[in-house]
Amino acid sequence: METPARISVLQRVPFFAGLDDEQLGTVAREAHEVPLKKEETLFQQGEEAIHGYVLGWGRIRLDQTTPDGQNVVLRYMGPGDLIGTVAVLRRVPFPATPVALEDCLVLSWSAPRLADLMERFPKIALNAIGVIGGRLEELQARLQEVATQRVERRIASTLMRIAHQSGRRSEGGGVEIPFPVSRQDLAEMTATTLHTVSRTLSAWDQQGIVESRRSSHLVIRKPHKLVEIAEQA
Amino acid sequence: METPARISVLQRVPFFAGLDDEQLGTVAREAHEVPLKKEETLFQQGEEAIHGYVLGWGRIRLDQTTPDGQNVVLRYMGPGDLIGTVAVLRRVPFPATPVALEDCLVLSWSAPRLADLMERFPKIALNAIGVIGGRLEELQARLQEVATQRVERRIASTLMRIAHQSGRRSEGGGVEIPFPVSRQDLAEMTATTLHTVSRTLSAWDQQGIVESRRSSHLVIRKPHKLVEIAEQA
DNA sequence: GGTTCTATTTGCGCTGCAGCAATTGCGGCG
DNA sequence: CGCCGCAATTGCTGCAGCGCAAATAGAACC
Repeated sequence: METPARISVLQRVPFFAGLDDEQLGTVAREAHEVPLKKEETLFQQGEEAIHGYVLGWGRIRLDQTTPDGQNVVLRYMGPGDLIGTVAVLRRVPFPATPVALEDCLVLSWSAPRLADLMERFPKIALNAIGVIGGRLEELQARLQEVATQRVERRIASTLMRIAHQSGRRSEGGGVEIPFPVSRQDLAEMTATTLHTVSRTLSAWDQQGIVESRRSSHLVIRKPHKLVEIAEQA
Repeated sequence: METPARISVLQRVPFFAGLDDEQLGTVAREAHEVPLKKEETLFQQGEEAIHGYVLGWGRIRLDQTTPDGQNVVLRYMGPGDLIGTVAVLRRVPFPATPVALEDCLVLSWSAPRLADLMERFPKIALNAIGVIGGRLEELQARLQEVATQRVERRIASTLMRIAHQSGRRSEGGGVEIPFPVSRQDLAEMTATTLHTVSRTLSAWDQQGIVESRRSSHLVIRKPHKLVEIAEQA
């Protein structure tokens, strides 16, 4: 990827917001490109954080695994998202593993370069606070959800959140989720089992709220109904 | 509180780490003091974030309340902790309510002053990333716990965490928790009910693992046993 | 010292949801 | 075109832990 192309990617990265094109050029020239094929991991949870990354294209799922092998999906990430940067800046091992859901292109900077960039462009540090703070709030909300709401409600909330982030209007007033989400994925996002997710979606399918018959793309047919479920006490 | 006293407080605040005493003096002189009595709140969840705070003395619990009135304890905070600062920097409403567990002294800075300080001392922004990043990791760990472990294990983990943060060795090889923790508090920390917490602690009390007879201070008599429970699959 | 108030304990019944297992349907591949 | 593999579905069973409610014990207050 040429520098101008990189710049146009970086322009959309909140982490680099407020830098002019010349400054972005500096940032871009110091980056390395890391191509990532579907299913591949960018790094492994527990590894030393030597590089910080920004997702250029593609979609990545961030997994955290327990010592006994259980998995929790921390978040989904799209173009412009930071990956592993917090660990680099805090000098701690990566706390999770990013898995490519489709072919991706990632930009990387070494820890010292990142530190250097932040020193030269203090705006970056402020942006970082914003980005990390946003994730903190998101996690607080999720913790609250898992702690206080029952499964059906959590699944509804999660679907609406995904739809909001990446949904596309489909014909007939519905919202379509443009990438495959397995029952297992939903289970790991909502802290339940794939069985319960399956049962819940089946029920909704029969009520015409969603369309989710066996691994076709998920379509939300009656968003208002889902919102209702997500908000009921 | 005189400036020198404030400085000695600020020296122990990670947010201001790496500043020399002269710089800390600048920071200290721009602060306001906010005394806080037991049970009082520093601000309310949802309010506009006009000031950022640092806890000087005392102990504070950070609560998040759902629209329907349920409560989740996000964290306990002690001297040197940041309160509400993330919200100020992100220009969003406070996402939670800090409640004083005992009489506290809090230092405050207005949003513009805070921004100004961060500009003059870029180290502060870097420190902020570290602090916020730490909380992010902590929350990720808790989410994982709630999502994958059963109640008994979560209570054990939580007790060990509290003991680690603020426990004191008591005579007889036990660890004592020096401030009162109600069953309700533990329930809100572990995402369960006070009933289940009570039952669990009773059982442990009978096995001699902890000492928790009706609201005397909590003493952990056999920490190794608790660790065992916290780690068993 | 007695009374009230609140936190805690504990019994009991119920249920949401996990766990298991068998079946089914879809997509891919030879 | 038919076979294979994997995700999803679904019935059944069991139980962890929630909710309700009554009893009890400290603490606080007069």
